[in-house]
Order: sequence, then C-alpha cells, then structure tokens
Amino acid sequence: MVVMTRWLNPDEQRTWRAFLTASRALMDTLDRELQRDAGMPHAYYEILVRLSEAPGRQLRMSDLAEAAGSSRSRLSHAVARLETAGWVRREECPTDRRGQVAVLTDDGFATLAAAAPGHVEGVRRHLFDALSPAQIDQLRGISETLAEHLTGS
Amino acid sequence: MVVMTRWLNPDEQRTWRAFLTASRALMDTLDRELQRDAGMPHAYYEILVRLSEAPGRQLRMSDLAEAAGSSRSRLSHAVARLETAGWVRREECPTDRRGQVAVLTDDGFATLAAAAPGHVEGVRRHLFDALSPAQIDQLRGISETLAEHLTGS
DNA sequence: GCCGTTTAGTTGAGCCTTCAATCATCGCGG
DNA sequence: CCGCGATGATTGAAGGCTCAACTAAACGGC
Repeated sequence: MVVMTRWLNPDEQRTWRAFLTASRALMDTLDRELQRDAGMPHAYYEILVRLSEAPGRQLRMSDLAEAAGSSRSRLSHAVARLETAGWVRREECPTDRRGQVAVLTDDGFATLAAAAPGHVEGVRRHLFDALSPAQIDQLRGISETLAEHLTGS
Repeated sequence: MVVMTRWLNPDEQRTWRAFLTASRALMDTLDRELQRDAGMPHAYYEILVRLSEAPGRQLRMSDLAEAAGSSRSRLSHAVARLETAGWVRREECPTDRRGQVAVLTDDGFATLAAAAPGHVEGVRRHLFDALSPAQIDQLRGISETLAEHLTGS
C-alpha cells in the first residue's frame, strides 16, 4: 500500500525549524552554563532536583527515572556517577529486594543549593525574559498539550 | 554585591517543567525513530538536509555548522563519520586554502530521500497533530522570538 | 614584506547516552 | 507452592558530544 507523505507546508516548515533552532540553542546554553558553574550536565541537575523534592529526599530508581524523564539505563549510569561524586547514595529498598533507593546526600543538597540560583537566573534570562506574558501562557499550554500527547502514547 | 535570585513563580515553574518534558520527549522520540529507520541520529539528518538545500549540494564547514546549529568540533566529527558512510565527501575550498567544503554525495542524497518521508511523518504525528492551528502559530512566534534572542546574544 | 592576531578546521581525551543482554526478584495462575 | 512472564535494575560496548589544544592559512598594520 502506498501512503502519500503528508509533507510540511511552508508555515509548518518554518515553525519546525524555528523550534529546532530555539530549543537546541536554549538547552545547549543552559547545559554549558551548568557544566561551567556547577560541574554537572543539566540531566544530572534535574536528578538532584527531583530527589530534593521527594519525601525524605529519596526515590526508587524507577520513579526517579520517570520523574527526571530519563531511561532506566541512563539513570543507572548517572546515579553511579553522582554516587562517586558523593552527591547521591544508594540504599536497598525495604519492600522489594530487587529495588534500589537513591538518596540525596547533604553534600548533594548543598551542591544543588549552590547551583540553583545561577541556573534559575539562566532560565529566566534565556527563556522568560525574551517572552511576553501572553507568550509564556501560550508556551505552557503548548508544552502541556505536547507532554501529554507524547508521554501518553 | 549580593544579588537576589529572581526565582520562578509557580506559573513559570510549571511552564518550564512542561517545556522540558515536552521538548525532551519529542526530541528523544524523533531521534530514536530516525536511528531505527535511517541509521543516523537527528543531528546527522539535519546536516544532510542543509547540504541538500545548498547550491551544488555543498557548503563550507563553517556555514554548514552554522546552518545545522552545530559547533565546529561537532561538525568535524560528524562529517568524518558521514564521509566513512559515503554520504558526504570533503573537498578543498578553491578560494581559501584553510577551508574545506562538504559535498553531499548521490548516495547521501538517496539516503536522505529515503529517510525523509518517515521522519516528516514523525514530526507531524508527534508535534503538529497534537496542536491546534492557533497553537502552531503561537509556537512559531515563540520559537522565532527565542531563536533570535539566543543566537543574537 | 613581517609580525601578531584572527579565522578555519581538526584532533584526542573524557564524559554521557543508547542499545541489547543479563540477572534477580516478584507475583500470579493453576 | 511451583513455574513463568513481568518488573527493577545494572552492565558493557559502541557511538556522539564537549572542551581544550593544536595546525595552518589569512588578514591588518606598519
């Protein structure tokens, strides 16, 4: 069966390319800043954030992967690295012998607290400062729609 | 001098997290599809696209890096890989002895042509199909604003 | 024409991510 | 209570990205 490709029209094309350029530039910039100022990539920062917000500053590996939008494998490697940095500690899960719990150490929390202001400032400068209040609203709507669309299917 | 951190308010927080989730999920999905169907990551696909659109299907390395939103180093590595795949060829630049010109081969063009329909379909399914016409307009506005803000500074 | 600076591009080391394979444990149907 | 598919997590190899260092050629002033 032959399926005709639904090509992008010029408007969609323009939208897609602008989105690619913008999101890549934004992420690259924030990643570079975080690496420079806090010595960790954005993905690792997010792991620490999620842990810091969890009750007891700890989460099961799977839940942490889900929360941080990471694959299990990636999280395993990442936590291994964070552990050698002394920012996270692994513990056995009391209710499931297969499970592991990642715990944010005091050192990790302190590192996060030190990195947060600079990073937030970066997000503000590179993202929010450029957009009007209306655009920020729109971006939230679009992002939430998309997030549901993508993680739902 | 002490600078107060301009923390994100709850709305901004929500926007930022949704954006992170959505853009990461979108890119991960498209990257995985492209890797599976065409044997290359999205960054490489984009290099081929830019080359295919250039006059003579060729571009100076620097211009290609700029067009593809890539660092010079990344592009060097990428083109090296694309060259061993037989999709791109390097030539001396006639007007600047320091320069190199990346040329899309027929093989590369054919590979791109084979990959494009599937990829475009993915972009449509994962992005445009989820958004209303109004949202698509908004996304273009936001992305273009952002792209200028980020690449201008 | 010469020297210092800028620009073009490459390279290698180190780190991060992905993929597939693996291992252990859990929980359910019979 | 046993077997087996599903689940939780890790591992290693392969490949991509970043950073800093480096080479070579062009440019600009004098």
